[in-house]
Amino acid sequence: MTDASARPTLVEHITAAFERLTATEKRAARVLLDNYPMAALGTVANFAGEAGVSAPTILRLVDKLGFRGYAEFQAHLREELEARLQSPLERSGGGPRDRESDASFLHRYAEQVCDNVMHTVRRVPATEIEAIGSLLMDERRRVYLLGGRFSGALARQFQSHLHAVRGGILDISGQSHAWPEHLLDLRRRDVLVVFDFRRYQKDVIGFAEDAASRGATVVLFTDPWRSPAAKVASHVLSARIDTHSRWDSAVAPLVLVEAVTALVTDQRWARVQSRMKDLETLQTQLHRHPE
Amino acid sequence: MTDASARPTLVEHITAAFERLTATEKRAARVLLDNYPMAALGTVANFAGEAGVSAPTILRLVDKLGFRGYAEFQAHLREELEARLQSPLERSGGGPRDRESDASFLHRYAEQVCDNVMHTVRRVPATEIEAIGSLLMDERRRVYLLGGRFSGALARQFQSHLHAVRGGILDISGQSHAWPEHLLDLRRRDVLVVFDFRRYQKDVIGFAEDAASRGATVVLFTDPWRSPAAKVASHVLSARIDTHSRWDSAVAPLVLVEAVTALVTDQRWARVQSRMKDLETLQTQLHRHPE
DNA sequence: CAATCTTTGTAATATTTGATACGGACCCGG
DNA sequence: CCGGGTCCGTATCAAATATTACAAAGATTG
Repeated sequence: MTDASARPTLVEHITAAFERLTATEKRAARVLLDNYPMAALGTVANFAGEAGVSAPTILRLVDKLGFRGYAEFQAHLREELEARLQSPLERSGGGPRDRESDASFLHRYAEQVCDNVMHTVRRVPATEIEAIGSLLMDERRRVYLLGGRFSGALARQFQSHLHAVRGGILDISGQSHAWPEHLLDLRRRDVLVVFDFRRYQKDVIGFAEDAASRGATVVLFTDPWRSPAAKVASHVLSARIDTHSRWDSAVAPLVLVEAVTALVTDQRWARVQSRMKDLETLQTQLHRHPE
Repeated sequence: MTDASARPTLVEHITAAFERLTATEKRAARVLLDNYPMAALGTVANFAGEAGVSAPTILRLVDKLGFRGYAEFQAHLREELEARLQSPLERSGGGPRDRESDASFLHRYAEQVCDNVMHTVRRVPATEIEAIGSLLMDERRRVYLLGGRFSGALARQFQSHLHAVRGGILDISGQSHAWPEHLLDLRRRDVLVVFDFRRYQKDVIGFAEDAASRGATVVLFTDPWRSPAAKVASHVLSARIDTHSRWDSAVAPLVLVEAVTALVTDQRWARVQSRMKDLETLQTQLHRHPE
């Protein structure tokens, strides 16, 4: 993964070996460089056709480049492509790098997380969000929220907002001693919302599995590498969490949480309003007694 | 070629058809979206393996997506990828805005919060961030974290990360009954980090004022309209929280929190590392006892 | 609780595809 | 004009791969 950027890129490798190639091989190599790397992602025959050479020429070229076969060649190509796609920021060196240096740390951080956010939402099926929303609005189901060491804050955030919409919302993050009891209470069709990001927490995963086997519907918030809890989840939302800092970022996950919250709230606005009104009344009643 | 950008992109196509898919097909689709488009550029077996499903499931998926076979599917994928690679930036920065109209709710939400983030960091003095960082790294000072009903999650988030850096971090959000005690313990030069956003919480403001009058240094995270607690705070960070939903967004504040966290962590990385190592040792020791 | 329909993996099949052996074409020095 | 060498495409083969058929497992409905 990381060595792909450390080692000379394939383009450099080709240009380096270019002189050692024969005429037709050069033609093929040039087509590849011109249309990099798409030309080589299909079949050998395709590549050969586009280059106007024969298939064996391609194979010989690949061999000369030091690969043990076309498959290996393609694998290498894809690895490189992946690295390139995943970091749109640090693309080809030519860009305005100089201004980057005196731009503050904060700006770079902000840009990175915004990238994460856009990248994330682009890959989340809107229907998935809606499905989760419907689940959460079904008041016959109780909703359990569970986060790990660092993701517990997300659970809490979700809880405080959901609680304004409806009752029966329980954040059980942290208090692992109480988990068995909650497992007992858990009814079929109840909902468990799990937050689990790398490094994934074994106890959280275990709880999710137990809950699922008891018939609960599991909703999982995780990162693109996906917590093992995904196996038992019926809805999975994955969010980008990379930063160039040492910690992972919870920003993109938070955006998803807020979006779901907003969706649910807006659809039930009347109910939410009356709930909040009632809440205020109760609060003033509690505080009415002066000392 | 040109139609690739005009027609709905494959990602959109997948998300659109997402609800029509079966459970395992969804898993495969999600893996593809997470690792787009690399997952599908190899063989069917590879893709299936990475998704943890069988090869036929993949085939059925591409069939449902309307392709006449895996080859056609891959061809389409490559076409799209080619277009994407040729346009220098697919980023949100200054790209084409015209197609924005049919963007989903989630997209609009994401853009709004990214706007908030960029707007926020542009107005935050980098020196303020650094000053707060220094405060928090001074281990002679204890650090109290306090958030309100909705901002408590931010306090918790901050706490869990800061705690990896140093001891003496206390999140006292919520448990207002214990506040008087904490006020007692509070020493001059201790730090109180307050999160207070509209609608501002009277008790939180009150605690901040009391703490300040006892000589604590108050750091405030708030919105641009500023909590009244700003009067007693020596450092104020304000973040944009507007959305077109009914709730305010905690995303921009979270970015500030994470940025400060990152700054502090990176400067004390050696210490953090040893702390985490110790923590792991202690955890394994705790769990060593069977049953 | 049985029957039916869906969904999903296993295994067999058919097709594609990468790989290779071979012969013709071209280039050069004799 | 001839022989050795390199280079490249055609044809062939073998392996990998997509595809299909089928049966087991699960969910759903009456």
